[in-house]
Amino acid sequence: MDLSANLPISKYVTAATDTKTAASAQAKAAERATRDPERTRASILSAATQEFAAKGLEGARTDDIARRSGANKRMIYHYFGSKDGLFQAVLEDTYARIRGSEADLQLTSRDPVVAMGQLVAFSFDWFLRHPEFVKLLNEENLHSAAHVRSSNVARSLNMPLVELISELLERGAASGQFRTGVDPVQLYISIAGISYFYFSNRHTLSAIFNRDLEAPGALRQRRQHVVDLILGYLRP
Amino acid sequence: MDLSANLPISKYVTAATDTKTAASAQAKAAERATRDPERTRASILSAATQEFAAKGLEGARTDDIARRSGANKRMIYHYFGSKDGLFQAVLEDTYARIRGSEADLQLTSRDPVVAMGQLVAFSFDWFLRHPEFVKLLNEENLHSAAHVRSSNVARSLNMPLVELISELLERGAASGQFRTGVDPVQLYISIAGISYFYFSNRHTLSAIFNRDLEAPGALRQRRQHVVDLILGYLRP
DNA sequence: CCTGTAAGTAACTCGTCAGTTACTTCCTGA
DNA sequence: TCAGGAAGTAACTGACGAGTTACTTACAGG
Repeated sequence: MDLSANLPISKYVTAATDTKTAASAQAKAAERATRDPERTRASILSAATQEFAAKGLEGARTDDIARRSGANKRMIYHYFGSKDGLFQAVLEDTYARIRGSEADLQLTSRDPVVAMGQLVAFSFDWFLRHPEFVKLLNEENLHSAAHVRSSNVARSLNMPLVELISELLERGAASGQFRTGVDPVQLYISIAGISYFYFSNRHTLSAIFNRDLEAPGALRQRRQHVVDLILGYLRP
Repeated sequence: MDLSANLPISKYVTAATDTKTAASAQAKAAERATRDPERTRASILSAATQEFAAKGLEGARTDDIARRSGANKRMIYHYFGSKDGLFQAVLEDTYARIRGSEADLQLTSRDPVVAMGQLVAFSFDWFLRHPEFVKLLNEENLHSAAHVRSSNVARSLNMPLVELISELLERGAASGQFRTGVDPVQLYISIAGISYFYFSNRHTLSAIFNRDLEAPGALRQRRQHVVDLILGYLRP
């Protein structure tokens, strides 16, 4: 009697099926990853980041996220509980990636003026290269930061940039290169704001001024302006 | 036979029903306004502005808007065609109201430095007093300015503030009070950005810094900072 | 004064979408 | 070696919400 007639045929059969068990299992895992919670979770998160950034919290569709990630919709609920839970996870993951990329900021000079200029330009470039972050943050603020508020991960990110700004302000003031009495938090908000606003509102600004804010020339000009603005203000 | 049993009872009967026709019609119009296209349109627009500002384009519900306005949902489609059409009308109406309120900006001095300080403070106060504008603009940018783009009304609003900034920059540079070579559009974007960002992102900023950005003291401090920042930069 | 059109109403339709169910397949550790 | 739980699938459900229909009521011009 041929029992194989009663056995469901695996959807994951590969060319390696006939080889030795251990080797084939390993090969399969490496190549197709039949069961890989880490990978599934990560691919859902990645798909969700794109969908939420593109269409917002209510605009994004769980079916689309599932399809895009290659996983099943059930898995979203398995790993993240709800659509809101998924959105929160996306925010946390994105915040965590910022933290990582802050290592990218290597101030090449001890001089406070040069270093501050690099910091301002870095922050401009950062928003330029991470449009999805700008969108997600906008979306979150439209929802009164409900997800960030209930997230320990996101709240714990206390912006090391503020520390850095604070230190530069002190050194610059001591050396007579910067004015005194500048609140680092206010300055941080201004540095972020002049770049963030340019990107977050680029569509309406483009429509009003009838120029393409994303053209290379426009970007170069804006980058120069934000650096000049902050350094000009900081002169004693 | 009593025919009144077959006649639908008017929902608009008032205490004045028994008085003379002409007089009662006038009284009714004044008091209850049975048929008033202008008023209906306006009340839908007003309700929609609040709902869209509070919940965003997809978050807002046409049923809620209808209920809130006192009109019927059918009337939304009668006057505005679609939910998107209504959103566009809300944007146009809001832009139009800005234009009107720009008359509020009465620069009390001919001195470019003083006048520029007033302009920056005015722009801060304006965002502070019109949170619904900040929300609607955010929402619109999240949708790539699709509604503004297809609206002649909104596009025509070419920001007279830029003209004003331009004029102040010229006078200030001529008198030696301002630096030269400042692009008025860049400066306009920066002036708007440092205030707008503070309000649009106040929820996440509050969560991160654990302070209430809307407390009177915080607002006063921020207002002072944005003025100092711009005037500090503009020094020659 | 009466008729055509605009203003207004309530109840519906019909697609969509978050979340669930009922099931199968795989893997681990006792 | 097998039991039980975790990973995964597909089809379903039930609510909700944008837009429509079929109707009634008001009013202005001939």
